[in-house]
Amino acid sequence: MTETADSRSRIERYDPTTIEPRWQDRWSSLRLYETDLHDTSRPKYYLLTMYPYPSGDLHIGHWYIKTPTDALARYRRMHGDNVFYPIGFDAFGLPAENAAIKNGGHPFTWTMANIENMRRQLRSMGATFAWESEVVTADPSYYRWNQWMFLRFLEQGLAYRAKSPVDWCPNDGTLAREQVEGTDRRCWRCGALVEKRDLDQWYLRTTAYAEELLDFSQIDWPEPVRIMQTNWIGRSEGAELDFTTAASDHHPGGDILRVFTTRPDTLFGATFMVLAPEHPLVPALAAPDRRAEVDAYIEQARRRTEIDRLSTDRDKTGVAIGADAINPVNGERIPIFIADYVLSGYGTGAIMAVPAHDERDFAFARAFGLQIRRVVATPDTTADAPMESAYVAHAEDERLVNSGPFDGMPADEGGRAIVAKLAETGAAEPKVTYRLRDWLISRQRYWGTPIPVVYCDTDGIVPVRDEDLPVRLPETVDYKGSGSNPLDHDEAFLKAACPRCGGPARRETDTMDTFIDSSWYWFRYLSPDKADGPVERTLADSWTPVDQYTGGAEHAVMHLLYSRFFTKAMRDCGLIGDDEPFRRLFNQGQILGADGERMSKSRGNVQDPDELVQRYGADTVRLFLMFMGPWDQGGPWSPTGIGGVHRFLNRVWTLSLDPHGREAGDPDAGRLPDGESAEDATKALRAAAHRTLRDVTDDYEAFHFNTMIAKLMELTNTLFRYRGTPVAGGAAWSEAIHMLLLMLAPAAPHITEELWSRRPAADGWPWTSIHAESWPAVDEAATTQSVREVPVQVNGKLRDRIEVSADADPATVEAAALASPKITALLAGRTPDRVIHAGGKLVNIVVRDA
RNA sequence: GCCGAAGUGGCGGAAUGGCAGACGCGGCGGUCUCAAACACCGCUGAGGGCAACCUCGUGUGGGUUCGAAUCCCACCUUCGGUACCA
Repeated sequence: MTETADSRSRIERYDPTTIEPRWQDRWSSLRLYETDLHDTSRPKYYLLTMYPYPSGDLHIGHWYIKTPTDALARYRRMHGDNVFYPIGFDAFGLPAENAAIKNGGHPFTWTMANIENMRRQLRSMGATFAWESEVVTADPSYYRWNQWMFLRFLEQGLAYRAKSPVDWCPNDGTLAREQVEGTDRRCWRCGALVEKRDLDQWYLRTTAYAEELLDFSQIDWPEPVRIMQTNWIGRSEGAELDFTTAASDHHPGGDILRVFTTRPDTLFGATFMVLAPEHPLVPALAAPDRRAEVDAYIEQARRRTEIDRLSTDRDKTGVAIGADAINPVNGERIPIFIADYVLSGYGTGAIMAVPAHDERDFAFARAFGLQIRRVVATPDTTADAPMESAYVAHAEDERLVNSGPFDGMPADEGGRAIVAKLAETGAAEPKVTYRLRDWLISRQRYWGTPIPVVYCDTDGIVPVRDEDLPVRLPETVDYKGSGSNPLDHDEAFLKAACPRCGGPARRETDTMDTFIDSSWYWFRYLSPDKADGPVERTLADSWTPVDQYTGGAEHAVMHLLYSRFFTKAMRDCGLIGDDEPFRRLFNQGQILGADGERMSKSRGNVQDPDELVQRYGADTVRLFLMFMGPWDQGGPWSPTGIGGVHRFLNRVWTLSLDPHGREAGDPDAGRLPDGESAEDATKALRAAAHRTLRDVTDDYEAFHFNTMIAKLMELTNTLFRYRGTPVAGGAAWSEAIHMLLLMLAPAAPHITEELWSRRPAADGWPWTSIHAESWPAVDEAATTQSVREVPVQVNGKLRDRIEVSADADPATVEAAALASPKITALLAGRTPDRVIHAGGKLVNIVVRDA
């Protein structure tokens, strides 16, 4: 037998299927990852990953989300932090009900089976979750506190009841947006035409915090998320102005019509008024001969989605209602329209239309042949110049025109003057409005937290007493084959005694939006079993805000804004002291199916992680998911390339266990590269290891896991060049291998633990887990080099590279660059006009064209 | 529609004002082997040239700069959100 064949058979094969379960058991029996929340000797680090929804579509996407976060938890522990890394399940929601309606059974059964499967998978990943802190939101011990906090919000005036329209199917009741299909808006289940129905529903007063929610000064969040939330809240400064209705044959007039405008300076340009079709004054104002057309338009508008209504692409529609309004500033009579581009929920549900200075009003005026009157002009336009489009820009030198006594004023000043003038008679006031709406939390569904109030004939709406919480969901559910709320016909649930008078009362059957559950769950992780309140205040004070939150960008606005709102509302109820929930946020991307669509069973594009784990082991799958690309990017799933990552782990295995083996196919095996001395080689090994450590540390901190792994691969390639040479197995070699294992440990915890445990006994150390080791320190001296290469450009094009000593000053570098034969030839005797030294990294020689 | 993001070799991607294509996949060539697989070593953006080397090249069109994948303007395409999916 040859030596190479011998060396190959000398070590055992890397077999993740035996290594991984063994270490998972060992870690769990050592209770390595339970967090002592009362330990204050180390800095705390609360690491939170968005808890999963236990859908039936278990797929690789769940691993993609959790794996890097687990690596981060391990990385922080190696820095000495007391890491709290909990997990739970967002267990209420629509898919469980859909499954129950379709297949029979109870949403609880379906959900719990999915949770059990998910727990198993998350364990097989080798993730270090603090399982004893687990929270399942569908458990009465959790949702009880949703109810309790709802009652506190009610006391604080933060919860209230109001009417609002829902999409309604006659067979299936209320529908979610994605349950309404097609442009003719039909029910996804039964195909019936969807109508709007006004229901009394519960709201939380998010708008009370609009101003505070615009302040991001206490948190370090990605800019796109801050921008999206800011735009979502949509603060506008302007004024409310009172128009009045004009007398006409069918109407005495004199009603106040309040509008909101951001441009009071353009009031003289208001040539018509537009009300939302839902505006309460419309029925009274509509002229008898217009009534049929108005009613038809209202009906049509109610069937449109908001996205559709706000589309600026669509041709403007509307109807004149046959009544006029009086402009408060000049007494002018202008016609009133209804149009669906005005929404009842924003501002006052009525606008003054100024076609000359608003694009939507301009389009509407064009479509209906209405007057367009310029009231703002720049020096190069005249007051009467015809307009081809609305003028909305703001210029320094613009002045009001056609505006009576306000002519000639700068627009801003004129606007303030107009508001001040009207304010004298109470017809105007400066006003800030927000696009943000209060949070509608009522859901006409079974599988959610019951809203804890009852309706009593004598006492009206009465909150359930704290001591009667939780209001439990009934254990049996009868969907009667439809999507309508089963609680509505569950007599045992409905029947209640009024907490105030003891008389007969009917229970509220609406349940809460599941976003309530996810708006405070990280507080509950700290004391999941606490029976006398939602949050253990002392633990919350020491552990929250969360240090790092990770989750998908699809939650950039709603979940994250609701969580910020809830934190502030809980603070104002005296439950906690935080102003913000999450100090740092990272949005990872989303793994799609190979077809580029979201993974789901129904699309048949689901990649099951179990298959991959069986074939390659969890470490390979973890590493591959981190190596695929930047974590904030995501993209379509493709297993192409997973073999390369597996090969990398095999190479780490070989290097660790068999440093003296030689590469069978390498003609240079066993020889130092390029006639390097042993001393050179030692230096090169140390330089490679410590530079890698410096870069890898930066990459972990910045969540650049793909390049982190690439750098570990490079180090592995370097080490392979020295395998079998005289330096292999020496001190520098061993140091490099130790560093490689430590750097890789957070990402590939099993193989590194195994190799760590097999270090030669000569090291003389008792076994300790690699995951309890400290992160290594960079030896700066080892990373320095004596020469550096400087690229030389001529007019920005790379023409040569020169080698200079590492400490060469710019003058020396420049002289060397100009002395290079290639450069001299290119310059052909011309003198450089400029020579640019880019921070010592590069030299650019600029010569004018000959 | 509106708000946010992305677009680079055959593929995933690296480089965020300074050497385009790190690292990996795939492909090609080689070594090892009785052979295959595995493993290992090397080459691999396009075009031209015997070669040294030259030209082109980061969605499209313009601009700023000594220098642009990177910054600015306009557009195209794809993805996320759009308030009852979570």
